[in-house]
Amino acid sequence: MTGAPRELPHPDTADLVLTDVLFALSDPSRLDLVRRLADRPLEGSACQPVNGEIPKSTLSHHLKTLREAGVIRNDPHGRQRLVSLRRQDLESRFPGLITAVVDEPGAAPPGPIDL
Amino acid sequence: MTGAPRELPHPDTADLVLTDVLFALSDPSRLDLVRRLADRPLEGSACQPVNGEIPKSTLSHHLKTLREAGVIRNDPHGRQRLVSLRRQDLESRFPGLITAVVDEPGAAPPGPIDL
DNA sequence: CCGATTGTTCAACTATTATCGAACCATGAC
DNA sequence: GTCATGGTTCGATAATAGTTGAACAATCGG
Repeated sequence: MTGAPRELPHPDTADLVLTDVLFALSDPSRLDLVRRLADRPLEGSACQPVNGEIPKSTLSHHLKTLREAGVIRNDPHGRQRLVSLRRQDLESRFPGLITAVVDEPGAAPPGPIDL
Repeated sequence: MTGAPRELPHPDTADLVLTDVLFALSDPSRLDLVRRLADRPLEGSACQPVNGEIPKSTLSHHLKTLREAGVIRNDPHGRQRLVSLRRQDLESRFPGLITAVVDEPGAAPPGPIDL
């Protein structure tokens, strides 16, 4: 009775709360993931931090935090899940915010770049 | 031996960390204060939430969180302190961010407006 | 100098978050 | 159907943050 509902709930764009969005983005690993999602959606397994695996329950928790804040979508995709940034929704609700956060000048590039 | 140093430390603009800034802004009462600071600096006593007083130690704690993240300055000003938004510094380090946060469309106006 | 005012810091407590193993479940492949 | 894969949820524990009273400091007015 604990299984995963196929479709997870996502808040409507109009209901997004700025402080919740800011909080979700205020964690370094979550922010890094959001930046990796800026270009393209990722399959769930690709959401792992670039260096070193973390337990899947921990990853799932971070995805939940981002999803419930309305930052990302998490949709069924075959056997996996497709995680995507709700960029349009965020832009319409909080103009300029997500761009400012994702395009921070001087930020280390997200993803496998770090060597 | 626990007294307040006259000048409190403020991080350099170059050292500001985005996740720390986002976290500092992710609290509703802190965000409200930041919005009230958007126009003009406030004396410390004017930083009280508009409805209902909070203990001074609690207020001081929130100011510390904002100050250490680099969101505000807190400078001696006679017997009081002058609290101001580091808007220029934030704008140069994270272009567009502080404007997006402070000018959120549809946000309730900050300050004593709520009746 | 003395008192009132404003405000920081400390310490203790509470509450919220993060982390992670274990249990469970849906899907796709066979 | 059965198995392997990918992923959510639960429950417990650890870590971090918020709240507050009390102690202490610096300033200004008399």
